[in-house]
Amino acid sequence: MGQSKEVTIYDIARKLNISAATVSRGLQMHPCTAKKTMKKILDAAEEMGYRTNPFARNLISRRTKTIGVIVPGLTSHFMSSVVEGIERVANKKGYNLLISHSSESTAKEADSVKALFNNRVDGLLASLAHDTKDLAHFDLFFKKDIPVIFFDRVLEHENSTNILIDNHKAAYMATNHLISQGCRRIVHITAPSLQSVYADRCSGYKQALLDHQVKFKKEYVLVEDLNMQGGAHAAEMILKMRPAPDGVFVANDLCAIGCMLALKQKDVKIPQDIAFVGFNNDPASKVIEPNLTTVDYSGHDVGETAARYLINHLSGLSTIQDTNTVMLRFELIVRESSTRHK
Amino acid sequence: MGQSKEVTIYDIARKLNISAATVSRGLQMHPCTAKKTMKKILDAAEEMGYRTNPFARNLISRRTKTIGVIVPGLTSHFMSSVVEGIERVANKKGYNLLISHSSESTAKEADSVKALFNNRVDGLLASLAHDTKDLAHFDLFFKKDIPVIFFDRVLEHENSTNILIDNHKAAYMATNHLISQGCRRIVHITAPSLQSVYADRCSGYKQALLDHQVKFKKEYVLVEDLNMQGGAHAAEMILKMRPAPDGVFVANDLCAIGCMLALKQKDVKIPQDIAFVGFNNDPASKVIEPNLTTVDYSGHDVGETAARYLINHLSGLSTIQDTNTVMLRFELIVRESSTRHK
DNA sequence: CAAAATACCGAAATCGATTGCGACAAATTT
DNA sequence: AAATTTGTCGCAATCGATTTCGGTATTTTG
Repeated sequence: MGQSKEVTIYDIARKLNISAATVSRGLQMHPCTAKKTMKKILDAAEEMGYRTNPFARNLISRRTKTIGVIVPGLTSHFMSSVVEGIERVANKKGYNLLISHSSESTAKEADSVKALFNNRVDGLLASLAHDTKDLAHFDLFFKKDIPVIFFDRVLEHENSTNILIDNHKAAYMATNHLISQGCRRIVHITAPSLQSVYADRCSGYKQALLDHQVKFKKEYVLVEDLNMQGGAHAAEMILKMRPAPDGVFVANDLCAIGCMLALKQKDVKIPQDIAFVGFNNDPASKVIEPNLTTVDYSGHDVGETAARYLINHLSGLSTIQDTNTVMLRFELIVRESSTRHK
Repeated sequence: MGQSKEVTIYDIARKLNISAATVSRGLQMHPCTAKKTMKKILDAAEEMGYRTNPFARNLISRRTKTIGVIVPGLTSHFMSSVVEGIERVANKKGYNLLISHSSESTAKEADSVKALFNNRVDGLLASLAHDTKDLAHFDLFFKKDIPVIFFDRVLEHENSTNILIDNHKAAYMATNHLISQGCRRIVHITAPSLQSVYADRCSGYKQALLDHQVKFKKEYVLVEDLNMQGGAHAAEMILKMRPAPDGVFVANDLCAIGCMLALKQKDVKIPQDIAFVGFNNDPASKVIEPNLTTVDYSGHDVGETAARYLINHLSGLSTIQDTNTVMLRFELIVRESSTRHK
């Protein structure tokens, strides 16, 4: 065989002795087509192995049925769940996905934006890199009114919808939980990031302290890379503090785990000496001993919601300006790392 | 502003009072274009915000510059690394990615194959679902000589290249290591999968036993879902065995970890009572205590290699038939879960 | 200075599908 | 039976870029 040539509507037309226009209408089941000819066309297409040429179609329709996705990375459990969710919805609705990852670099993020723009995606779903501090590189999309939806790692912008959880409230609940377990000297580990996610979590932490008359101390806020090394480094800081802290709220599970492991190495008892709460419900939070209390929210939901919003908007079912922010459900899962009372 | 219309080569031609043909040549820096006009064209394009229409181009070139990717799931650290690797290479070479995941279902896998085929990807990279036992649903691609490369979870086929590690040898080394640590009653936990990966790991395990005159016992091979629940279930089996096993080689880290946690619950000491070796070097293997000895191989390498092979072939630099199988490097990382001698 | 070679550009066909408009036939109404 | 409506279908233009073929204008050669 080899690269057998493709069957086109003209081939079908020739075989059936009708015009290509009719074949085209038949294939899309256009109402002004006789049922009999329609059947003949569909049968012939099936038999001849016809597949529509998406380029010819897109050339005319000026839509690509393609959605761009930009994530900071794929390897975290949360982000890969999000992508799975997006993919599931997009697939069902007949959209394709162009996925790229910024590796937490604003420059790469900008490159991806440009590449996706040049590929004429119908819309964009994005989660920002840590050091992204404005959305200027998305102007290409905003200027052309191509819809953009940010999820999880977002910045405010009038032309886009944000999908995330109420990070302030989640952090408030987490900190509140630590206080209820008797913690009074609570450290917060956060990212050197410009995203509101982390600012919100920090403000929730502060608010909870305030509401319970626990004094906020600047030294208790540690800025670290949110991975296991960062956690280990934070542990060194914590060990030096006098009096020793008795609780830690970390903006990310892996970092919390790194910190816990380092402290355990020094024979610090968790949760007796110091209690821990993380964020994201990474699978590893059920591996660490004691299991880590954490804020859980579903990546699948985030992805599915984002994709559904975008596609609805693309189908004209809703306008993006309608909704500026969508808050999703979350839950504090209490495990042993923070349970000091039975 | 709103949806401003797109600039085409005709617009540029009109503005410069030249023909569209010249503009086209200028934009691709075709050699038979005067340097001066070329510059004028490029400048005008830049200024007018021209972007090439990929559909018009693809319509003529009959290539999509798009690669399809099918993975069983994205949430494992290994698979998401692979995808990152693929994306990195594809991006650099100007290829787009269409990614779909089968959720370990052959039916969904077949759907994805068909969808990607209809989208006319230039080539396909795939890792198979657990229950996929033949490649009939890939015939669409084989018949049209569209290149397909399988990675990690593969089946043999004359028309495709496989990229993976020497699983037999890796398993041999892992088992061998356990034997060297004094283990003699070694359990192997594997998947209810039809992929050769698992068969190879099992055969490597058997071979190592044979070569060291350790008797193989059928009861020692446990078939489980390779996740933490599966591991916990395997632990129950292990606890019932008399005499008690003193080593476990698991075909997957998460399953190993689930098993270890369950055994620890019953006060079994690792590695003193029973030593563990896993597979894949999941991040969680450095969280579990004791840290898990495991076979490490880089997902990024697998992804980059697969993508590079495919793109080289698409660029005519090599033929896929040239190489049937590519074996990548791996390494046994020894940690505390298996160290019984100092 | 005439002849030949070279450099550069334009006209027009092509890729495959879509769609407005008009033509014609069949079915309905008067 | 004539007039009107309805249902099907074909013609041809269109989407935007590429490429072959040939024609000028320019340069090189004898």
